[in-house]
Amino acid sequence: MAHNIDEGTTGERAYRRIRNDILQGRLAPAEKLKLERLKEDYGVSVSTLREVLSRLSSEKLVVAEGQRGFEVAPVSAEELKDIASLRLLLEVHAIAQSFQSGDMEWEARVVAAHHKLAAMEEKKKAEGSPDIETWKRYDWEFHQALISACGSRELMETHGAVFDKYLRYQMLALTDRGEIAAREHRQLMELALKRDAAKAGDVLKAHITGGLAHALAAGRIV
Amino acid sequence: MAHNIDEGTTGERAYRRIRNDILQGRLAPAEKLKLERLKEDYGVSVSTLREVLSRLSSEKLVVAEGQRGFEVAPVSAEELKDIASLRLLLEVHAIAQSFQSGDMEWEARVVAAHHKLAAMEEKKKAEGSPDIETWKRYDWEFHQALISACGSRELMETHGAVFDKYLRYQMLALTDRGEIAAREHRQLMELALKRDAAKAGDVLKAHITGGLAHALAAGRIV
DNA sequence: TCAATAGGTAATTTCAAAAATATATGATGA
DNA sequence: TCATCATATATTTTTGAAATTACCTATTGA
Repeated sequence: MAHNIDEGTTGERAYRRIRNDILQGRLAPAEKLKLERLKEDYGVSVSTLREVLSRLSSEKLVVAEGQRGFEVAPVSAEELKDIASLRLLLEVHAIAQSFQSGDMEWEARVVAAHHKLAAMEEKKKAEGSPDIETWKRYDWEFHQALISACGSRELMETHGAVFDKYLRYQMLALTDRGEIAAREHRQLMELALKRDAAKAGDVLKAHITGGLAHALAAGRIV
Repeated sequence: MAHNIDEGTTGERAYRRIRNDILQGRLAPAEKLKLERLKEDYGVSVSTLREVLSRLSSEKLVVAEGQRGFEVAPVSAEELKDIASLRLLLEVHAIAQSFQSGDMEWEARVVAAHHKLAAMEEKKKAEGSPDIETWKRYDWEFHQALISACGSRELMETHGAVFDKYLRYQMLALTDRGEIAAREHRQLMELALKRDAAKAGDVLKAHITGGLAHALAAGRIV
């Protein structure tokens, strides 16, 4: 998910920074993106910005209307539900494929990713919330590991894009199901090793719809 | 799919033209996209081109590696299979949803879209291949109409993106299952009116895997 | 003969300013 | 007072050129 901070061209770096700022809510939904201001904030020229914003508008994280410039994509409960259900569709299917053809390397990836995630969740329970950003990354990496043997690059990339949008809502809602999510993560890992795709699908459904309900209940998303 | 030819900014027009040229194979897979040449061909400046190509690289129709410029995304039998199976997953699901909640307006859209497509297929059978581009557009519009009552904007957009990539392969393979595809289209329309999502799923599976096999058999895709 | 390197050329990337477009402000007349 | 139009300002869009980076070729030394 996160690449080295100063890897690639200036444009790529700006792309990653701005994308992250949208995902983390530092650039608020529906906020107008004035080029002059962004130029200051990110230290790049307008042409480069434009390149970055075009790319983000392809990913629907930014909307670009006519010749009225760019703004951060708005959020809505409607879209959140939509995204959650699409994520569920893709991830359930990918898990089934993955459980079928996963080898030992895959099992190792799943166990490793879960280990990191579980450690983070444990730490969070103890000390409060240390580093939301890396915690969310571990969450991403765990779910990615689960489906990493599905055998379809297209499926994984599409899932990744949807997951990121889902993550944005989670960050905006500032919601956290703590131990419940942690238990579900453990269940998913165990079911992966048992290759029980059907049960894993059920758990994932609960995981996602639970997270969705929790985010909606927080009331920060209209 | 196709918007008015001179709608929007210069950049948007160039975007549509280049995108179309990739989808139609006029810009060949893995072809290097030299900015100087494109500048001539499309009559826009390098910065504008760069904006367009960035956007297309988000859609994976163009690849942009490091500071070595852009090239048209390559094709492979592997990716084609991948795309076909993702399209099937999304479209079967969307059809089920759509059949469940489609109203009379939806039925009318389906019938209308099928009418245009069938007329084109009839004409093609009679006169050879008149206008591949509009024929493919009618195909797109028909499948889009079928799922247009699925209730999920995300699902429709994702499906649209995948469908376009699938279409690119069809154009490259120059394959045509003619009457078989036409019969399947008719069946899909009839099953839509009968709200028989299960059978429609089967027909769609045959439709897509048949098209896939036909394209691969043409041997133009390595 | 081969590898390594230096120099030159071609391409990409980035920038800052000009052109085009939209938004805000104020004046005029009903 | 209100709507309409003209002017001015702000913002976006597009351009062309400077800075950077990659690529090719030839020369040197082993």
